[in-house]
Amino acid sequence: METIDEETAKKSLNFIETFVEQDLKDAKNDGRIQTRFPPEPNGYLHIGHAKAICLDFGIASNYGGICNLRFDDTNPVKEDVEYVDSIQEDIQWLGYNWENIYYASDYFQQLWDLAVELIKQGKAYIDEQSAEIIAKQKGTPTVPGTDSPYRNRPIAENLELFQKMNTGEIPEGAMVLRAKIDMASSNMHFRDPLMYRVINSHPHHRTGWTWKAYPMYDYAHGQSDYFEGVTHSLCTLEFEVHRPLYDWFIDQFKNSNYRPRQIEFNRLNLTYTVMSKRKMLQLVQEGLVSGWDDPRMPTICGLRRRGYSPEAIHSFIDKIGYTKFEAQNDIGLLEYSVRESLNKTATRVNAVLDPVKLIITNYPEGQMEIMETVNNPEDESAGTREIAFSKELYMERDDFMEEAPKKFFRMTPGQEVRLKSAYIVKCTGCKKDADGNIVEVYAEYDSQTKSGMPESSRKVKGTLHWVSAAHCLNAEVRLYDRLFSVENPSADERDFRDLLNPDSLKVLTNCKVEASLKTANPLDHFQFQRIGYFNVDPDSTAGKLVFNRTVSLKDSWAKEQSR
RNA sequence: UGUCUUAUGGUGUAAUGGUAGCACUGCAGUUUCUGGAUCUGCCUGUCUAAGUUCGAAUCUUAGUAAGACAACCA
Repeated sequence: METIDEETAKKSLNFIETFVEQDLKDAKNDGRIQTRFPPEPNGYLHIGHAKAICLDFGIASNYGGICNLRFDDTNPVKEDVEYVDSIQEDIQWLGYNWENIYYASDYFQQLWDLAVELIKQGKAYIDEQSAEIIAKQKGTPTVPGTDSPYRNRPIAENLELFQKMNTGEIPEGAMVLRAKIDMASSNMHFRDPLMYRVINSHPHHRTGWTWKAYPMYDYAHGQSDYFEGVTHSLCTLEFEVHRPLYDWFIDQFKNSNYRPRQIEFNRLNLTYTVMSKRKMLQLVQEGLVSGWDDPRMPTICGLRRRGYSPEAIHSFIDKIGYTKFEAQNDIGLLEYSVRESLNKTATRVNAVLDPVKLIITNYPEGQMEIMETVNNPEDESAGTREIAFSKELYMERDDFMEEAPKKFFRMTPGQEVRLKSAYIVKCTGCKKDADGNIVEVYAEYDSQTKSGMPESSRKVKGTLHWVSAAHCLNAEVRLYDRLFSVENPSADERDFRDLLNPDSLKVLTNCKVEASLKTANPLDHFQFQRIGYFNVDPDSTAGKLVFNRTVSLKDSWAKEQSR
């Protein structure tokens, strides 16, 4: 019986792992496994990249291979060192270590030499038509293209012009190098794809002004894989139609049995957010969010600042899997993953977000008691700590109702509730100001019901969190919600900026938190009991505590109420 | 009137010709000094049609639907 369970519990492979195991079985590439994560340093990494990172690094480590980080930095117009640094930080935060760091720009000379070789073989030519003309000549997916008049330029002339493309003599846009393949191919990428273009308006962030002719993706990417010895080149579905060209370039230059294999998987789409770099950049530049690390952003740095743990992200990625089906993943699953992760690790603390005074009328004036409370009921090793109790407390405004429905298990006149880790108290009334707002709630405590005493085991429906007014700290708490108000902003025909959720950020400035949080450090995780998971924002200072809500606790009372 | 790819509960994902399973969501209950967590149960699915086969989610064909491809981006 047990052995059957073990057999069935054996994790099923995704289609990529199946390919890899088959390649291993076939002894391809001498049984070597090598992957790479190839970001372009033109933006910050987001949760979609995390999916690719987990696959690239995961496959390598699961099959005894290596994974390199390679920056695909072939377009100096868009790229910057700022991004190179953040990308490395984010990958490491996710818990991965690359074998080597490479840059496509390190291969510029090799790529150049191979391109010259291709020209010499008569398989590439310099076209000096405009981008518009070239595009027009490509035809459409259903109409074949027509040959460029420069297609049969003599080899010597091609070589000479190619040199000039790189010296600065040729203005930007005036000439390109194209592979000579098939202008009538049903695959648009075979209609004499561009291999090189001139960029002399921007210096490259690593090579400066050395190069004026830069290789294009289809040529540079595959060859970079080949130079490095990549065996499995994993990328997203939109590169599927590029694969024949990837293979074509490899075939032109390979000189052994080794060859890299491109495999495409589905990219991550999350509900209620956008994943496009362009749109995220727009949100940042137009000030619609506070930056790339705004806690509402799906960037890795945004999630980190929001309070997500790397473990939560891994567990989410594990749950959604890798397939060829273009899926819409429910952001609720990401939220579930972070709750699952933080539930095991976050210290429970008391924090009152919307405070109202609670006076224990029969408690001695000026007395203070130290209560012991557990740090994490899910983890005994987390230990206990002390919290102060006194006559004047703060409680959550929502936890009091003067006239309550039957199922309201909280503070209402005549009803007993437990103050977590302290006493059972009975509500006796409240005080209101001239406008009818409740300013104080009154209750009497039962001195025999202190936590741990026999009487404290009395059945009481509700347990409330609280802080002692004289001993608590003030804090700012930022409540975040989904960035967009529609499930799939990308599919909406309205401008995505009009779909932003106006309530995605609520700042509370009058919150009361227990004194133990005085020593909390930026990014520390906590559970504010009965409310949610929170972490310390980097904006937090010794004089002003700032917390971010990572995710709320599941709230079955709120659900009950909304019926 | 192209080429390529995809289609399994509300969502995501297994089953690799042999009992359609798991997770999330939802619902009901248990339990609890967090209306959290835990634990239990329930609901809901193979795009359509034909074929091959003892047997099809799986193979074949046709249809339907969705996506990718016509950047001097990656």
